[in-house]
Amino acid sequence: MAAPGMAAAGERVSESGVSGSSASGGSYNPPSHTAANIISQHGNLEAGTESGETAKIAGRLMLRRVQGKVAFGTLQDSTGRIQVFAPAQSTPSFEEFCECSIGDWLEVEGEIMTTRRGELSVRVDRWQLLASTRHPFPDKWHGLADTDTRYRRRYLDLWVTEETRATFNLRSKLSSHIRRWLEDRGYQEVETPILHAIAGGAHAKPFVTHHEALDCDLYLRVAPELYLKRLVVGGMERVFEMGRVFRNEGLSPRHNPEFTLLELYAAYSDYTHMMMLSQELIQHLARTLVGSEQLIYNGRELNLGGDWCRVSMLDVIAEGIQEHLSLETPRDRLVELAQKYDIETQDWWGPGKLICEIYEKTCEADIWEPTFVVDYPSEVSPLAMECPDKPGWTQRFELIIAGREVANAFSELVDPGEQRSRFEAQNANREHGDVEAMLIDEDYLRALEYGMPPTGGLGIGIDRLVALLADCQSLRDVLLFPTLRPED
RNA sequence: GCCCCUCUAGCUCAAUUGGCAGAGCAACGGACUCUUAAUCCGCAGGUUCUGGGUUCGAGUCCCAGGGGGGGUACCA
Repeated sequence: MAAPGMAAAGERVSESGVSGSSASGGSYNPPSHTAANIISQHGNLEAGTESGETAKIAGRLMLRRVQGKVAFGTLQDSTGRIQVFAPAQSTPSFEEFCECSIGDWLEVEGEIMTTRRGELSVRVDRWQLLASTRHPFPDKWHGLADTDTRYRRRYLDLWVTEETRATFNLRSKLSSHIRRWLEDRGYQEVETPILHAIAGGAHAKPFVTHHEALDCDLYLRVAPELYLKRLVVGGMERVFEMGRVFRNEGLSPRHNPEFTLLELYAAYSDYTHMMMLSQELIQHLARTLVGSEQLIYNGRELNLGGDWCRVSMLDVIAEGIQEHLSLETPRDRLVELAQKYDIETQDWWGPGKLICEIYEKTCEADIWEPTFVVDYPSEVSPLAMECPDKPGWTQRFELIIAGREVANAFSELVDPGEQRSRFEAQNANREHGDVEAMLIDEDYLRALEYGMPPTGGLGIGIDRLVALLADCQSLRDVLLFPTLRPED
């Protein structure tokens, strides 16, 4: 039964897109059923029978088969597709119903029944055009093939590409499972500033903007790290933030200038705890969202089960290039190796930076099974605590899966004096021309001076994790609206 | 940034060696009372991404530019 004042069944919505229901003050009774509801409740209704139950459904008309005095339509909503059955005899404004375009939004109300051929359907006892499409829909069989159109008109892609819907449904569930899982373990979600006076927390070039009233430049955050750690100083023992960060760098199938980063910090913890936590979280997500810890990624088996391998960066390099390196390896030899692998070295790079570059260039992409690469040089880890027994190396790991860095974590550097000298080293790099080097953040140092307990921190690239679980090769396929050059 | 590939009707795609730009779907007109990408008949649809050039003749070859994709660099 339509709401009072609602457009009469079959009445076409006016060109402005406002339906007759506006006279009633905009009240609208939502559908009683979804396509999935009807299928799950009446999926085994025998052919040629009526259920005696009435449903109101809404969605877009995706297919249409008019056959003289009877018409069939396929209505799609967020849960799937269901046929609507319209015999001329009983369908109000039958001719107008037949004129609906593929892509039009319809509301259909009627008895749930099956056709003689056994197709579960909603009979069109009442119907209403909710919104019409003024652009023809893509080919009903081939859909959209042009990636440009798919990315630019995601509102269309979502209707015609099943995989797109599946990927973004998975992504939504992933976010919500992460939140629940962390909250169950005592982590508290927070929101920290996106506009930073000093863009810190990662080695990256920030986007710059300007605040008029304060007349100062501000930067879009490259990481929430320094604010989250201030919160640990403030007594929030377990915090996380899952939000967008911005890095002014190139686009690629594995990079987008804005991406979603989960960062979490736990007081009284260290990087070994973060290994367990990231492993358990990702395994939980795989089981819940994919149904298994054994994935197929890019046509290749990927096993996320069991305890993940831990191997030091130097051991990875030793296996990869058959040469044992250390911070004591003569600089000339490191430079020679780096150049052998087409790395453009800089004079001011120390041994730690050279070793890390060699690792990333020669080894990282070849690591397939989940692997914690541990022990990163202090030189490239200005916010991580040094290993007590290995000067020059930090208690840090990166989690590599399918050749991609999925997580980065360390035992946080909590000593303000040490942190200041690390910042100063970064500053020296900046003077050498490293525009991505971190700036000295005096307030962050002051926070550390108030005292920060031993803390473990973890960052997970959410887009990459979704790509892994959804078997997508490009980040653009897991971003609803990937960054593209503006049209025209 | 650089390198390679690509762009034809609203959508998906053809077009032989450089020789009249075509089909299916969608749209439009018609037939059809159980279809499943309905079917059948008919009709219409084009700045071949843009601008130059070579040629009797360019969708096709050449140059420049634009969009997109992939690779590479930077990075997560």
